[in-house]
Amino acid sequence: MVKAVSSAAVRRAATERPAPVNKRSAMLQAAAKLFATRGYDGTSMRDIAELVHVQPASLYHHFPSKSHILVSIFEESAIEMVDRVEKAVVGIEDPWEALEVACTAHMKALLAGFDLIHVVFGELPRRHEPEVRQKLIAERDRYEDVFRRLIDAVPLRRGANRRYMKMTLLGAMAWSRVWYLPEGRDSPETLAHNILNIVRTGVKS
Amino acid sequence: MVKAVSSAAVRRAATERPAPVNKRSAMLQAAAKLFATRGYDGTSMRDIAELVHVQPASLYHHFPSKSHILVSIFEESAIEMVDRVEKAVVGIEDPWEALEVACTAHMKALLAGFDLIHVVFGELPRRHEPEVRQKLIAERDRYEDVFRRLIDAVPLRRGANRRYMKMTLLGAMAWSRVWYLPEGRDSPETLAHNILNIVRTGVKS
DNA sequence: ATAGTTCTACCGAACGTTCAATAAGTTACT
DNA sequence: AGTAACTTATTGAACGTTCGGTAGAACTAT
Repeated sequence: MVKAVSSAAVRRAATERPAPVNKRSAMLQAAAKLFATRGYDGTSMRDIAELVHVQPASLYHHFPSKSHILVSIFEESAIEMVDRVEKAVVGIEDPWEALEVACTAHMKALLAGFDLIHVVFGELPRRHEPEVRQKLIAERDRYEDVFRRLIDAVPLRRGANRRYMKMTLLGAMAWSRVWYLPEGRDSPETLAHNILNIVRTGVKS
Repeated sequence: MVKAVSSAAVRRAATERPAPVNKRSAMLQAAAKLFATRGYDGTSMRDIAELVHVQPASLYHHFPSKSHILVSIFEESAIEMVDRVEKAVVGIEDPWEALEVACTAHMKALLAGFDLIHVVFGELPRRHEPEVRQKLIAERDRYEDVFRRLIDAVPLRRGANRRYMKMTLLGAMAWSRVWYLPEGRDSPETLAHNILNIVRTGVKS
């Protein structure tokens, strides 16, 4: 890859900013932003190209098709989020505290403008062709597994169903993106804390 | 197509089922089914027309545009669901029991093939034009209000936040449609009962 | 006859995608 | 070091298809 006195390296050093060697990631970023707000079907290749200041045909040099862009977003998103959550919980022993930290990381990513993750929770894999669907589900599962492990580590009282708890917790968090208002009073942290608290201790008098 | 001595009337009497005097509702039903599975943008007017065995142009006699079909689905769906839930809770005094009955009615409608409701929880109003968006949100709010009233009637322990509880409960139920498998072991009733139970009493040891 | 519906036929625009051409950088050979 | 060969990134123009929507003729029932 890197070669000696390549003029690319010189320019890179000179201009400070690493220069977009990877236009691919810029394309992914733009696509994610559009998919997140207008949906997959509501976004055209021309829309994406325009946002990256590139001709539509250029997208096909980096991705074989539109659906491959979506799959790539899912892949990168899963990797990134698993990384975030796992970094956040490292060194925490108390399983409830670890779970809360993970939930906070999740909510921050979901509500504070991380477009890639937004796509993962906005697109229904059901709607895509089997081959694509399979990949989308696989990536989302990989992400969910992180939470599954954390939830498995938490002590429940007798009779409590761990599976339903997982569904309730992840569902409540995922759905928050539907009604969340960025300018509202709730921070992602507050939301994570309160949702988890309800699942943990209930609300009954 | 149909000829002679009103063979339509004959067929209507013979087939037991009242026959679609209102093709409008058949169109709404078909549109809902398609919107629910392929999304609004993923469904064409031609798709809808084909499912009703009608030419695409005929749709425009009953609806002025595609988006009006979506809005109509939201309207009818809200009316229908508010009706279902309110009928289900009538006569029940215990507020927790009333809430559970409402949740069950909700889950049944959401998971057991009531297409109209599926659309309401599948479409993000965000993605539509302001005028449409406003109507969609209004209808969903009308639906949520039923639950808000039921939740307001329930006694909480000191310090519990009613607002977060509502978000958690409705979110967990709404998200269930993402992972629900009709052929799985969970009935909508079981799901409703367990989710509500977690919110009510928590899971902590 | 008239009013209510559904039909055939078509429109301009936008869709995902393809393709030959080009410019610029990298490697290989002398 | 100089040049030819190859690779990579991007372009503009166009492909066939499908989109939401329209105009007006034709059918149905009173």
